[in-house]
Amino acid sequence: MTATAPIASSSGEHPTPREQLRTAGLRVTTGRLTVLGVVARQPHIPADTVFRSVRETLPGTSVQAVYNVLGDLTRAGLLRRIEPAGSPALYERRVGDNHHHLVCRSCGAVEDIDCAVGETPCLVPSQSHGFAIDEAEVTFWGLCPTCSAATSTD
Amino acid sequence: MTATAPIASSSGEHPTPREQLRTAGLRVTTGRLTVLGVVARQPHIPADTVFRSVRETLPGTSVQAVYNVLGDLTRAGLLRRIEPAGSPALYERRVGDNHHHLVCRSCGAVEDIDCAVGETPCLVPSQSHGFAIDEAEVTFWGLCPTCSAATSTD
DNA sequence: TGGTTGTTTTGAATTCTTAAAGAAAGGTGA
DNA sequence: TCACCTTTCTTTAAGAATTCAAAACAACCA
Repeated sequence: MTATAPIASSSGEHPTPREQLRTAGLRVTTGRLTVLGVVARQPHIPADTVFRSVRETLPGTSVQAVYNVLGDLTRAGLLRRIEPAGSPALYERRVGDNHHHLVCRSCGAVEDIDCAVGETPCLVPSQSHGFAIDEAEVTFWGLCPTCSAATSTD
Repeated sequence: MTATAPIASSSGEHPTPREQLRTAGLRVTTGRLTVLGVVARQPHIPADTVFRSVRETLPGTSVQAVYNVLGDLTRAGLLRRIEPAGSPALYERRVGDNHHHLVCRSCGAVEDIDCAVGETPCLVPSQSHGFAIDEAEVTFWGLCPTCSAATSTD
């Protein structure tokens, strides 16, 4: 992978992907830029699908490269990884805002949900068992409109 | 597996495991009773560990039998299955009360947390995207006292 | 532009979980 | 209690998602 993408720069407001990578101390590679682009276009995407998408642009890319990149970017805080029960890990670019998710039990569709109660909802549980809590992850389960309609029409 | 455990009966209040199985329309087998016992003694236990525990009592038991039983009991509502990110599925006997979980990022320890806000907390998200929501699953992430101490002592 | 270090490829293994088919045990009615 | 039908269990396999290790390669700084 050779980094030959056009150079974009920003004046601070919205850092470009390149800048975000550099700020995170990661080298700027085409693979990483491509993965960032893919996940930006299609939120809640599994590694598998990222891999296939990346391959359209960068045919030689290996599955492991994609797993590495997703792991690196997640660790760097550029991606967020969620793992709804029964689903492979999903990645999204919306990070740092503690938003939640709504998952369809039938088709697995995922939607973002803003925090219900202010900025850090539910972060104060009734008991803490002495834990140093740093995140409250909320997953809403139900049926999406399509599956809901399909079910009630049976 | 032959069901030869002593027969216990209850007068409605707290149904015995046998009664719970029967009520669920499941046959009473030693395997199922053993699994229920194991999970009752050790909440948040993975299939793997259930298997090893069951084998101490019933040496011939197969891994798949345990997976089958765990699946059947979960489907019947006698067990609850949770899948914290990065962990294999965990099972617990505490069902039907919509309680939540506190997971240690370091060692994976899991603690139960009662609902923070009344009976069905967080069940009303800020947006529903047309979904028919039936459950709000909350997972608190942090460090358990032990791991917390180990980290700050580094 | 060279060297160093970080990334990616290559090739393979692991972990968790489900599938299928036959054997065995549970439950029911006579 | 016996025969029969059904559910459950064992055995054997397979599959998906993810990770590991080492060598080849590319990005970046001086």
